[in-house]
Amino acid sequence: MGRKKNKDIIPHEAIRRLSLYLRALKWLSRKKIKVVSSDEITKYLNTIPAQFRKDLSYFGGFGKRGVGYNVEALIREIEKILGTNMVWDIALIGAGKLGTALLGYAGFMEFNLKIAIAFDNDRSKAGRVFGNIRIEPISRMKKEIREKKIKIALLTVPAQYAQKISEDLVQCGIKAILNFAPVNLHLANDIHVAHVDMASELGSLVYRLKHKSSHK
Amino acid sequence: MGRKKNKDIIPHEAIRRLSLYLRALKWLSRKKIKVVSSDEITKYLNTIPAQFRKDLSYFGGFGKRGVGYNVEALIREIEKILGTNMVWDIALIGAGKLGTALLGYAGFMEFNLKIAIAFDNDRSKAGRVFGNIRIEPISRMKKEIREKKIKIALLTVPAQYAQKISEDLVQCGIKAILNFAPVNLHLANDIHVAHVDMASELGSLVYRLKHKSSHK
DNA sequence: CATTTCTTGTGAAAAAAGTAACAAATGGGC
DNA sequence: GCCCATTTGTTACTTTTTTCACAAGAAATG
Repeated sequence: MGRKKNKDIIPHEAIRRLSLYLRALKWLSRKKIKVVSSDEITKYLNTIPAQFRKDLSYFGGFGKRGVGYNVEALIREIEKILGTNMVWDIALIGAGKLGTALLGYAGFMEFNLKIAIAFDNDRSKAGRVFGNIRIEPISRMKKEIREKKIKIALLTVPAQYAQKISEDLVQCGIKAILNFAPVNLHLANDIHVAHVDMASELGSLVYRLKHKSSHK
Repeated sequence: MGRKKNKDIIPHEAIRRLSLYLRALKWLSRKKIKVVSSDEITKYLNTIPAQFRKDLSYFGGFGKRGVGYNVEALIREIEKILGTNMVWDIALIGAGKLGTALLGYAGFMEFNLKIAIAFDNDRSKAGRVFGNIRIEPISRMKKEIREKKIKIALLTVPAQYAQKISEDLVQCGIKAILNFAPVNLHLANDIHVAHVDMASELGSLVYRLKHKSSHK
């Protein structure tokens, strides 16, 4: 049952890679491939076989020596580890350009995440529907998130509102935030925050470009 | 003059943090703050003073002991290091929901990046204008990127086309790609690729949420 | 059923990154 | 001009993460 060796602590990056492994496995599954070796699967990933095996070994031994990994079984194991073996409702706050783009993004489904509700500050947006989701006025945010017991939020509001709104979110029970605003959020440290920051990602690309070094 | 100690190699993450430092410095600048210490600035960042100083020290000594860092001067230094002290034209490939959202995103400007041209496969989209950028048919992509000597591309096409199109991009001179498609690109290793992957970021958030550990 | 060929899981080694600690500057007050 | 409070830049140390290397398990072959 997702037994992990608790003598070792699990590298943060290993968890992130688990998501990538899951995606690759699902792709193999769609191609009707039943069994895959660490050598084979890492051809489609940006890593090496030893790392794939090591990452999995933090959670248990899922492969068979001399054979490889059963694709379907490993999908189920990783989903169990990540917690994506059940549907998680998520809330989207801020239905601007990026927010509405995310409302139509199918990629969340891949991890069993479903945008269940969306809010925007601009009352004129309230009532409009994007990809089956109706935008609600932000005044109802606290009430609805609490009622629906939503734990995860996508934050796509302008930078200047991000801190305040994230505090409101925490108040009504949100425990994890994927922050798209270009500011660092200061929240209690039992609140999990991940940051998607395109511009700064580009910043480091420009650096590497200018300095002509290999990216590998 | 951007003097770096070449005995030490520069941690990849240090470069990414440089972008974050730059953003914080610009914010201080707008607030008319002239000088800032590593202690003060890291209050707005997700890091500690020692790391801020260490990261900068890879590139030179920009502060003054007993005083701190001159905000304007440090902005210029970091821009020079990153290469964002000049405007870079970038191309956007794929004007779907996410692509068009990015066309209207102001955050690129912050790093002197300007979407100069956009392409889409769907001919019916060609000619439409989003945020001053006209969508061109993808048939003209190679020619125009070559002519305009663009080196950086945002790739927002569906996963199944990403590899093929990225190869085309490399052919016409693109050297750096910010990939939003949920696949790993296999390209010559003098091509710099960064990956923005919201769904997998959420995957690791769900894990952390389920396992209740602190995110710090 | 012994042998050969694979391929995993893992402990140990290596590399990389982050943190701490402190000597060396700096400026202000007196 | 000397002392004191600051704050940097850097070296040394610690922790984390990655990579290597190989023993052990599994199937296939004759």
